Amino acid sequence: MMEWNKQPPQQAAQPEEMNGNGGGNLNVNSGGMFVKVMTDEQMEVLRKQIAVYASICEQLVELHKSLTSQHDLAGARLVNLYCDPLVTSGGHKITGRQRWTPTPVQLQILERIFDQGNGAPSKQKIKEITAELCQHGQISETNVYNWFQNRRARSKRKQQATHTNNAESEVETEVESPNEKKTKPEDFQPPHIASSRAADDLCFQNPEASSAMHSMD
Amino acid sequence: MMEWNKQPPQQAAQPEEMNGNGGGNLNVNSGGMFVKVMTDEQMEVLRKQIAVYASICEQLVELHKSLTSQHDLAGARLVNLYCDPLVTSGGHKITGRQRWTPTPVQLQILERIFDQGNGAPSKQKIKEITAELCQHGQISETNVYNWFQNRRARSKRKQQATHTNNAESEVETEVESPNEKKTKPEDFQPPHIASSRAADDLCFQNPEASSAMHSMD
DNA sequence: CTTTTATGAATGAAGG
DNA sequence: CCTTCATTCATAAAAG
Repeated sequence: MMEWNKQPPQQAAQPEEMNGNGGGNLNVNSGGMFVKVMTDEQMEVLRKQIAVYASICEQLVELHKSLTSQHDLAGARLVNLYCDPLVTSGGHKITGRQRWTPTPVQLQILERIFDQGNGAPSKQKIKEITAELCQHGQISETNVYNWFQNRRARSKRKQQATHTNNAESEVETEVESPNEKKTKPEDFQPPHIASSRAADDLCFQNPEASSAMHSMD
Repeated sequence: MMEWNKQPPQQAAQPEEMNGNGGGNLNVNSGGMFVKVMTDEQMEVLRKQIAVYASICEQLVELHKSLTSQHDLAGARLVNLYCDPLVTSGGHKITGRQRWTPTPVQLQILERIFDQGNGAPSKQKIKEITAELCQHGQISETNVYNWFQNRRARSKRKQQATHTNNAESEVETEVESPNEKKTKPEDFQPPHIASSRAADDLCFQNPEASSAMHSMD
């Protein structure tokens, strides 16, 4: 339970050192102080790379499910029915939950669909989506409908809030105290999950995935 | 939305120290300007995507645990290799997340407003409140909104828990708010909404694997 | 330092 | 669509 963000609050960080974003480009915006070290384009690339990795893992999951259910030809998808409702993967919470919670895989699929722009969740479309998600856990059309409803609303609100806060930049313009420990060294771990050894050690190594992860640093 | 990441050491914060850090991860370049290394939005996107990947890996761990359980030690060995400091159970908490902490002054003001009855702070009202609180420390409208949201919910729950012991006595119900606990008896679940969490597709429910994964943080 | 508690934030679902 | 509520999660703060 080490909390890397529990770093001593008043530690004067050396500003320049923390550019842990290797390869990130610094775009100096003439109008403001803020510059993105990572461009949207790079973000997109990253997103796709992660997606590739996740996708590969998902396929492996499916594969293994098949392998482990040899004695039960019912197939992989029935496995989740054996889940003890009183136990979760988190190992905590023993009370039954009454509201649907998307599984990571379901979430990913939903996000992907959402990103595809088709903001129109037609009745028919929802049926299709529900059918697909059903392969990864129990779900109903209502769940899917609500999810898109909420997703849209919150995406909108978020965008709004982001723009609203631009005025705040002025405050930072006059950096009152450079020694202000606003940035703790380990405040943010660059997402180099690439170093995760999980896949490699399990011989899940996949050239495509590896290269994708490696290029993320 | 999430532009309040950095809150100077709460309590004793002096206005001068409260540099209105918009959030995200800031650095100070040579010129003394703060620059954003990654926007909050980008961080959030990454956080979620990595979470998906992490969860799938967790599933794989459990799968392998079950696959190799017959060979005992093999499973134990693998478990230790999965520790990724950036990922924990449930696929959440990829990176440290800062959260707003009201200063004593802000809290006092909020409490006062709350006690004045007006249970539903309109959007306009929130703006006003935020503006006022801003003079006592960094804060956003969302913070205020959430605060009232939580305050209401918890105030309600508290009185609800009061009748825990006096299961029969109605005398105790000292309803201070008109809309008392309206526990709606929504017993029916549409088709079949089962409690499910990350990796429920696999549900091998291997305590060892789970705990092992959770030891990552 | 570890464990517990308090509470800010995220989100599925309901209402309008 | 938008707002509101209930519940849950994660973490800062407090307790041990």
